[in-house]
Amino acid sequence: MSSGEWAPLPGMADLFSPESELWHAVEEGAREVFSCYGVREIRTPILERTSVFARALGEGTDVVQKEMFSFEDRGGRLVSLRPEGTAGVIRALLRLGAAAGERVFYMGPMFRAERPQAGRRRQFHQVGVELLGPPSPMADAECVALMAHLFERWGLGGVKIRVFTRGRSADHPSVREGLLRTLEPHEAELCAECQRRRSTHPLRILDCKVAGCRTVVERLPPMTGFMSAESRGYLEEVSRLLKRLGVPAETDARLIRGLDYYEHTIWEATHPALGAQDAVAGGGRYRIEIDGGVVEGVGFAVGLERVILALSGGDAERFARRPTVWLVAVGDRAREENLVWAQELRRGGVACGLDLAGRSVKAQMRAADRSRAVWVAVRGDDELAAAACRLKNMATGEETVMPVAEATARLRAGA
RNA sequence: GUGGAUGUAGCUCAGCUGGCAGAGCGCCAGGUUGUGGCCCUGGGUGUCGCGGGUUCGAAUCCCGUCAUCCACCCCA
Repeated sequence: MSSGEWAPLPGMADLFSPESELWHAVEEGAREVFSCYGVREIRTPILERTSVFARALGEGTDVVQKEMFSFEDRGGRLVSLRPEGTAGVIRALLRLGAAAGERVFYMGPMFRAERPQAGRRRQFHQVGVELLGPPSPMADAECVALMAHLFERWGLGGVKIRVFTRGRSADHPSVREGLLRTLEPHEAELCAECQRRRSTHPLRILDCKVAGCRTVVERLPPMTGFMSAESRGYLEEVSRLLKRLGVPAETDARLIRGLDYYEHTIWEATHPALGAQDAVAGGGRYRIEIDGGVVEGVGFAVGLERVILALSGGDAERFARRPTVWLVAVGDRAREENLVWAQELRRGGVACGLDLAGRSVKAQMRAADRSRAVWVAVRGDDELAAAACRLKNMATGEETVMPVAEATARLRAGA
């Protein structure tokens, strides 16, 4: 039943096998890739002072204004569940005295009070990377390449990577003014939503899905025209390096990011199998000021729900861990002996299953088959008397009687 | 926050204009006195999401409510 007070809260999900195995595989794959890049794990609190996010992401952003789970804690502090990973990580690194050159990743749940939808939960999970250091096209290119490497490691094909720039911080006002100025003659052609956006988030007009707005946007001069030569050169350098690194990224002048802390390089990865929420990852270079300190770096976050959605389309079954052997007992005495044997096998690292309910041999065999165990070991009074077992290969049906000690050794050896 | 759709068995769903609550899959048992997959047989009381209303009678019609899904918005 999907309703009632025992169901999870809206936008929150219970996760169980085989999906949990798929999650584990994805997380392990990421750890493997990170270790190759010298990126170390950092774990920060899920609950932070609201000001940490407000300051880092921008007071006026939608995430801060209407999407955070915020409340007053018992000490009267205004706190929020983290809506993204960067702010808390930067806060922690600042306090730990981390310097430029620090490379970290984080993994875990994030919370946003939005209406649930395909690929969007209220509790969702991200794995993200932060590479600290001052603006550097090489660092940015390495970071995008690292993200691309992750998709490769996960076997997620068809990812489209788009790169652009917000320009250095000093360029932001002139970009905004330039955009509004060139937009003026086309004001009437914009949708109602974009009319409103002109005064709130003008850059978002570039990203509008309405056909009329898109044709207006296509005739607009590139935003790089309102940036300094330095900013334009930076983007060109990043694109050149990405090409050399073999990362299939295309520059897209319509690309925008929603958080205020970005400057220079920004990017996004999308996947066609995802529906309306098709961004699997997003990132960029940032400059964050908290509590008098300034942190510069480049990073990205990947939405794990979306990766898994794009990855499997329901085929999580193949990631389920299967037992190496299933112990079948004929009679109560063998059942107890099997319990003892199973403990020995498991302590030796052999994944082992058995049925303790005292069901028929046939039922036990069916359970073994369903578990997709590679081997089945059958023991009854005859085998117990001889300290033996019948080891059966479930794929071939071949069955051999052998001493228990030998079976144990063979199972531990992995065959 | 806005809009659209949907809630019936463990799962996927059928149930036409109100008249005994169903199918497939799964699961359990047997056919095989100690052996899985294929086949055959048997096994179904499920708050028809919840609460009201209309009616002789409601899974079906009406109202409310909760939940889920999808889209907008925003973002991963």
